[in-house]
Amino acid sequence: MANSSTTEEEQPADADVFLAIAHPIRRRILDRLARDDLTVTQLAAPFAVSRPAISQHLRVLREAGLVAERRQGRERRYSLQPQPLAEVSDWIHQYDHFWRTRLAALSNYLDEQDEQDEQDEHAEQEQ
Amino acid sequence: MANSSTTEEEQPADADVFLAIAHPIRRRILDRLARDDLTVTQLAAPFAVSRPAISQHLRVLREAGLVAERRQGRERRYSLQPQPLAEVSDWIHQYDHFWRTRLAALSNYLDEQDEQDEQDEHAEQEQ
DNA sequence: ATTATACGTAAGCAATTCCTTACATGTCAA
DNA sequence: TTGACATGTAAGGAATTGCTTACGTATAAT
Repeated sequence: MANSSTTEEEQPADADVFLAIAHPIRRRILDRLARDDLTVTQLAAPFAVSRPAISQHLRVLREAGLVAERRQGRERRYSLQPQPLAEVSDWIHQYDHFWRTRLAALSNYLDEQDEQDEQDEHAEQEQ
Repeated sequence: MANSSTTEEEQPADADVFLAIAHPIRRRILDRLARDDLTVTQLAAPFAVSRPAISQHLRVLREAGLVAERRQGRERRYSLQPQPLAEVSDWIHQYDHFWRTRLAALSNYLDEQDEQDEQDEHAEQEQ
């Protein structure tokens, strides 16, 4: 009952961005919208699924706040709304430190292997 | 048929990282593994679901290459394997430019609003 | 040896996802 | 107006997800 937001009724209260980007078709839609604003028919063209399927994917993206639609005559032109991706970006960046630490650890390990292999080399001219 | 990699047969051929991180429990598991290596029982403790449910989540993470397990007596200690997150990181970073462009556009818009509001300010000492 | 602990996995089930086809609505064109 | 686009949505169904309980198998403890 006492759910997420009591104050977000204008904004569609972004429905899980992580879920929205989990589907490869939806990611490809976003990729293409990063280049151009496109209509549904244009968006659907390169995909192997039906046009309504794309409409449904667009709904998921819309509810996640990742795309916006503007009506142009009988067409609806979609544009990328990248802000919600910040949540993913932030989450991923938590691991940057860990990342580097791990690479460093691997590097140290390899260095130690080298030391054990070579044991008394001084000239370090090979890369 | 001619899929991504023809040379990855030792590694479990990472099963969709985007899907693996789409579930909040799995993200929280990764978050905790970024601090400590933990056993399944330790991992399961704070969650509202059963221990087998966590085991199943761990399988998804394992198949995505995001965690590694090492057997320690009757326990299995899991550790974070952040490398596959690079795919997500790379994908997200495609949008960095778009991001900044959009922020810049917003900024310009606000600047123009300011210009219309103030119209003849010269001293630019505030940051 | 027996019992308890730590874990994976199978089976079963409700809910959800993702597709399809069919249809309703709104807009341009003749 | 009539017909051809452009699009959203509803209905239905197969596949998948995410949980549960039950069970099997190691390992540790007694």
